[in-house]
Formats: sequence, C-alpha cells, structure tokens
Amino acid sequence: MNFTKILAKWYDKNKRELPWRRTKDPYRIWVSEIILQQTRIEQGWDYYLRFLEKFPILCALASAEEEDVLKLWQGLGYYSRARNMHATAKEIMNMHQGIFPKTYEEIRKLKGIGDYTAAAISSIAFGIPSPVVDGNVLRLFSRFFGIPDPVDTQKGKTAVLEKAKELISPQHPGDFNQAIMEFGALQCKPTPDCKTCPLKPGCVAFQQNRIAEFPVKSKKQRQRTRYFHYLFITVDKGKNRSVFLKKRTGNDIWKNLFDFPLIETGKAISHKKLILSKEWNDLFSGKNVVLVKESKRYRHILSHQIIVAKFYQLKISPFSGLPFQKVALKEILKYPVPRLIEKYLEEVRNLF
DNA sequence: AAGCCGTGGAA
DNA sequence: TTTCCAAGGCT
Repeated sequence: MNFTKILAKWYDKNKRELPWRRTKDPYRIWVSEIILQQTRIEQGWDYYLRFLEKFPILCALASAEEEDVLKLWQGLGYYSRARNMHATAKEIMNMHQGIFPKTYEEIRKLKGIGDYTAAAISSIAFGIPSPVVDGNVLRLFSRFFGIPDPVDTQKGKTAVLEKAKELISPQHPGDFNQAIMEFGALQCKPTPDCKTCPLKPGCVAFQQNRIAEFPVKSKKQRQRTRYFHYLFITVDKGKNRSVFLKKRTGNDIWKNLFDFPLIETGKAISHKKLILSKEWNDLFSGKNVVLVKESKRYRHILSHQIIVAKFYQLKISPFSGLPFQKVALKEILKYPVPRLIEKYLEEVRNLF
C-alpha cells in the first residue's frame, strides 16, 4: 500500500466532524481557513459559528462596518485577518461581481490569502489539485521523508511542497489536503503517536529512530517587554458616567481596536514617577485629577512581546476636556478591545 | 528574509 | 515556570 492509500483509509476512519467539513461553499471554506490560521480548532469553532450567523453570505460581510467585524473577532487574535477579510469581501463584490474567484491564481491574489489558504480553498471548494503546506504538513513530511532542511526556511518549505505535489490525489485533492492536515493534527502531533501510526513502515524518522530530530528548525523567537500604564479616566456628568477610549491606529499591535489613553515606558516605574513624567504633565497639568484606584499588575503574553500593564482609574471634572474619544461607560462593551482590556473590564464590571 | 502580528492550551 | 506552537500572511 502506498502513502496516499493508507492516508485515505486512515482519514475515512479517523476524521473529525467539523462545522465546515461538509460544505463546498467557497465563502464558508474561506471563513474557516482564515479563522484557523495559527489557531486551534477548539479555539476557532465558536467564532466560526458566530461569524456565519452574523454574516451568512459574502455580501453581508462586505456591507458591514469594520468595527463590527473586529468586535466579532475580539479575543481571537491576529486582527489583520478580520481587517483583510472585510476588505477582500468588498473587493469580491466590486471586482468579481460578488462571485468568489474559482482559480488558484485569482484566489491567491486576494488580501489575506497566501499560498496555504489559496491551496485549501481551491482544492476543497473547486477540486483543484493544489497541495496545502501548513504546520501539520511540514511536520508530517519532514518526519516521513527525513527532510534535513529546516522547515522554517524557504528551502525546507519547498522540499515539502514538492513531496505534496507528487502525492496529492488528482481525483480528490480536497480530501487529500484535509487528510494530511488531520493526520498531522491527530497522529503525527508535535509529540507523535508512533505506536499506532499506519505510516511508520515508510517513515524515515521512525525507521531510523530519529523522531526527535524532526522537524528541523532554525530560528528561535525572542520577546521584548513593554510597560503600559493605562489611564482609565472617568467623567461624571449628572447620573451619566463616561470614559475615554482611544482607537489604536498606529503601526503596532491591536491595530484598529480600542483601548485607553496610554503612557508607555521602557522599564517598570512606580505611580510616583509616572505622575512626574512629561506625558502625564502634558495630559493633566492644570486639571483636577484624582487617582481613585490602581489596578494589580497584568502580564499579557503575545507572540513577540510581553505587555506588563497597570490601570490607573482616574476621575476628572466634566469641564476638563481631553483629546480622546469620550464614551458612555454603558456603551463600552460595543467596542472591539484586546483581551487585556477585556480582562480589566471584567475586574471593574461593578462600575457599569 | 527576518521580524511582526494574539491568544490560549499542553508538554 | 518556561517553552512550544496552532488549518499563516504581510512587510
């Protein structure tokens, strides 16, 4: 028995029933593939269902506000995925008459769709034999063929792609692609289940007893630490309490999400030093500001950064304007915010 | 090409 | 606690 045949048999027996497994609608396949980029199925599952409930068809997404798309994406991370999807939906409405493109090349041109996603959509939705190379496939083929090149380099990726091209089923490319990914996710895991593996007779890593050596990797990532001093500034006017929000428009994390006015420092500093800083002075000099409460310290871990954050709850008089977006506290949950902000809001829920 | 973009769960 | 890394893409 060859690779493809063993794989097909394994897949038929072991595949999971997933919300997007049965459909061939390119829109739904697209949504699922974007959500699943660098994201575990368990984490993306409910997001997929909510996304399709709110935007059942492409034109619904295209006519939405970006803020509403981001709100639906809140907590999932990598928010450029949501921004790009929204832009691409508009693009398809305008430039493709609302019809999802049907060739690999046309799909590949769309914003937010790279080699992997174009191959996935074109094979699953349209039966085009374009092989997918994702993290699962890199790991599986790296081990099975004993590929010596690091999989996080172009050379390693190309080597895997060539093997996938040779093996892909011309009759059922979508099933083949899903099968190699499913196999990587369930059997050839980072810590693999070789004992029960039907592919071990042909697996180079297993036969040479070198499983731990694959996949070869070259880079290791480093994290930098940033210190955020968030200003949770409330204003009371009569019965109504407002708070200042700030949309993150810069070329930085959480682009187009909302958070609070922020003083960032290169190292940890105390509240005493903070109120002596230039930034604090620029904001509040001559104004009546009272520190109501200082939050605990939050450590928020991102892929390349560690955010150490404190929240200073401040009260300011209604006559002191500030150059930020003033929002009724009751409305705050309508805005898309990073998980860090969401967690803080849970702490101060009693305020609104 | 190498660094950046989130979050959470498992080893 | 630390480290890894998950159906990647953009710049």
